[in-house]
Amino acid sequence: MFSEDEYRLDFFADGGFERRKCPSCDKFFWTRDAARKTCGDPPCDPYTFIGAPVFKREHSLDEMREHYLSYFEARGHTRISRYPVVARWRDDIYLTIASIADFQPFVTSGQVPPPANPLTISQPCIRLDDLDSVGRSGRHLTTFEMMAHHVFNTRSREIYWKDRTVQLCDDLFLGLGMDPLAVTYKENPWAGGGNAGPSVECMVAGLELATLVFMDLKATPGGPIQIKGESYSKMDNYIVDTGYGLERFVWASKGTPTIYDAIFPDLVRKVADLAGVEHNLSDPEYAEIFAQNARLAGMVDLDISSMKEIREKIARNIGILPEKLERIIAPMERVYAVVDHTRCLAFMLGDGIIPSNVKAGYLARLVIRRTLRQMKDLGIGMPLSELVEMQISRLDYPDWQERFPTISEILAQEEQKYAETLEKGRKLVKKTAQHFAKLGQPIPLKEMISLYDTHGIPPEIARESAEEQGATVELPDNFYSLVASSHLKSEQEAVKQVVIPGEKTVLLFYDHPFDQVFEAKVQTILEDGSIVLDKTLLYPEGGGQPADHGTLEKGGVTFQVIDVQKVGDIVVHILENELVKAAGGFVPGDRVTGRVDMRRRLAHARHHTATHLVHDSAKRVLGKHIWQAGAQKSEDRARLDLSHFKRITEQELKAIELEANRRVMEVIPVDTQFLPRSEAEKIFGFELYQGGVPPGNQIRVVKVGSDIEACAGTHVTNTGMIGAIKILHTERIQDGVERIEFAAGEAAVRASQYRDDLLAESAGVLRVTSEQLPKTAGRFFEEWKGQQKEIERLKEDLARVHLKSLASEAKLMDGLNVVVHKMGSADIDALIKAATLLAEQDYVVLLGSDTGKLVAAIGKSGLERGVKAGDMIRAAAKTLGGGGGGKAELAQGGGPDVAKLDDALKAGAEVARTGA
RNA sequence: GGGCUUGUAGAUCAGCGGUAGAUCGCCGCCUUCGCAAGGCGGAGGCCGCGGGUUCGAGUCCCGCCAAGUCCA
Repeated sequence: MFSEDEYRLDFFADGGFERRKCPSCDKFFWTRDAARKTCGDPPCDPYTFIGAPVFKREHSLDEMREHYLSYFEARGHTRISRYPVVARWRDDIYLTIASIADFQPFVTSGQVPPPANPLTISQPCIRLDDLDSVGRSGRHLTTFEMMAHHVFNTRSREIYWKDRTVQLCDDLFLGLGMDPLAVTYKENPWAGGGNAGPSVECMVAGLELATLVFMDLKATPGGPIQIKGESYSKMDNYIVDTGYGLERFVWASKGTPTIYDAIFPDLVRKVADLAGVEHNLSDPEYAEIFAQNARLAGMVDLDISSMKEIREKIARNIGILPEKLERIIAPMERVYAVVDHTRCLAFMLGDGIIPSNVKAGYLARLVIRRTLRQMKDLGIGMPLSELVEMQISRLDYPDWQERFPTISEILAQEEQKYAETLEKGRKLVKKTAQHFAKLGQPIPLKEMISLYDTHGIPPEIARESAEEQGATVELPDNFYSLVASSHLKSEQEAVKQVVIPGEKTVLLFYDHPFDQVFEAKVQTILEDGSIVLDKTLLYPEGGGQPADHGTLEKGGVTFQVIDVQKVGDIVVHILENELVKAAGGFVPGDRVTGRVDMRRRLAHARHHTATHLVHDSAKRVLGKHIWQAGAQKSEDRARLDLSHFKRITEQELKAIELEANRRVMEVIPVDTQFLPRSEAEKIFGFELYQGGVPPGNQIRVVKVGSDIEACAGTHVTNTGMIGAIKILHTERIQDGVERIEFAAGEAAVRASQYRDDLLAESAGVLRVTSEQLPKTAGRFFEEWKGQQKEIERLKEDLARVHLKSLASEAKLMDGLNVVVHKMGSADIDALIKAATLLAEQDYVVLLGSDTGKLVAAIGKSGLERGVKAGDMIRAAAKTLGGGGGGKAELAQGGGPDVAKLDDALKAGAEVARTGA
């Protein structure tokens, strides 16, 4: 908790504010209104702006955003453009959930200077936490723009802090025409994303319009300050992190019943028309229903059970039956949800998310399927892509228009996939339902969870088709949380932060990529014998490129370097341990001569540059939606994972290979330079960050032709040095992610040679040339299949031929015709066929072969007498030291002890006699 | 990254240690002036791939490949 002092601002004192404690929630707040008792936040205060806008005039989204940004620009802030909604620069979140997320972790930690300071931005954000409430509450959105002004202060340079922040916010409010008495600032400690600090929530007319966070703490295990169960300590830098809800501003300026009617009335109207839903807000009774709904829903957190109560309460207030209310409001809730979700999809797909079964792509698919379900419920038959296109066309992002054909294809494919999943689901549900209907039981919850969890069938749909089959369903309200709890949650292991003290290691390999030998001084020797030098030519593992190998030499003794790692700014050389001990080790200050294994280095460099070329070629061939999703190099091959929404075809793969090799043949120079991060981002955009976002304020930009990436790896100096690129293999590692494996340089030649060997060897086996191999292999396979069938037929014929002579050998035992015979080297199929034929003619049969196989079959009379084939086989097979079994009429078995075949048959026959 | 599920005839699936099946579709014959329907017969299977266990594996175990799905 933060002390009162944190909030005692001069601005409040000078502005005539008083600090009060809300009797309802016990929180402190600041107000100019002497009569005010409560804090202004629901549920302590209700919405009062609906039907009574608190701004002097209405604003659209674009107007409001522009007003905000230019307001802060006029007050010394630099306007910066938005970041993508896919948080590619973060590994802890998939989606951009707040404006400050743009600057985490490196700007907020102080490692990287901000792009401007102070700055203002309107950042589109996506939050799916309250997906269920979207449409219902009147206020929840999956996508919103967080307008913000941010300041990054350091102990040596403070731009502004709490007073000016609140002042700017208050002036903005009053400038928009708000009643000073209606504005309250509620104290509220804030924590999230590893940071924390005091904050004030800015409430007007029951609506939280902004939150002003004064972030000056970072999560520190064992730190002195406790907030919400976590320990924190003070940061050297302190940050003004504000968030103003653009959509809420627009809502408050219009006072419409729902936020959706305020921010995209045109699309709400359009979708309502498509669904045939009457939506007439100029009808006061109708408008009041939605207003009431929003007011009451604003007071509570929504879940399924409280939703029902809210409905009843609203119905009572308005004086209509709950059923009528439901009928009016339910379709509109879906309309609102569809409009919201399609905007969310426009942002997700526009910013390049490919739907998938994992990661951010899964979130996109989740929204797509939800939207499709809502559309179906509304009876909208139009393709989803058309609705998304409407959203895209009203947003001012020209590159999205350009990308729309791809987006449209992705959506069409998703729509089809979902239809297939549901169709499969329907069949499965039908089967399950029939099974339980027959048992006279309801379908158990476990089944319903499995249907959803394993097969993606939503319980509502499952219930519908189950009931058609006459089965009842066990379906509790908290179904989804039960699903969630059925997944064991593994605790994330805290990554141990190793810190090695000392000076930053000078990296020689960037300036001297082809130097092989270097002189250096030993700085530190670590516990495990690893060495830190003042400078090094050896590349430490990073960016999917493995470490260099090489040697360190001291006083005529050579040590192998088997690994090189980077810890912070320090490079650690890991040596072969025993040698170091034997030689007496190193001491700080030792002069050493280092050598790089250039063969390995060059192989890595070729694969690394080749990776950039393959990536670039894939983009040309497949489209602009291609992003790198991972990469790994080695000496003899490299792999590159790319986001793509369908399988790469053979032709596409060949085109990519050819394109990449053309760049090789063009002998393009590889241009590398260090640039300030902000400048690089400004020039090249976020496409720089294909392999993740490097820390530091200087980033290394590697340019190979049209491919430009932030990359710390070692490269060849021109593409010609790669020699050749041979694509080896593609694999779909996830839905929406294709892996391309390839070899470069010598490795490419060796890979081709290996393939030639395979081909030559295969052709050699069939005694044909490689050219004839496919045809001949095909012919051989077809012939083999034909022969298999012929063999089957011959075995049957043979069995029939044997039939007569076997039958003639039958001995009458207790009134049963018993045949016991050794069949030479016949296989088990032949034995079975012969035995079956004899059994059909009412014999008791036991056949054996040289290979130790046994078959018994029993005819009608034998069965009637209770003779069991399985028993006979078990006795006989035991003698052979094996086992066997089967049904009463037919059984087979065998054993390794083939010499005892006669005894075995005798033992089997004995069972027939005694069993009879 | 983790969990769960599925790969069997052209299609949809059953079989879950003991001779690979059903339905639809396909081909032929019967019936008909012709068609549909019906009857009879037939073709069509590396049971995803590779190992292992076993006398015996579509079935059990391990790995790989392909696909689906839920979660972070």
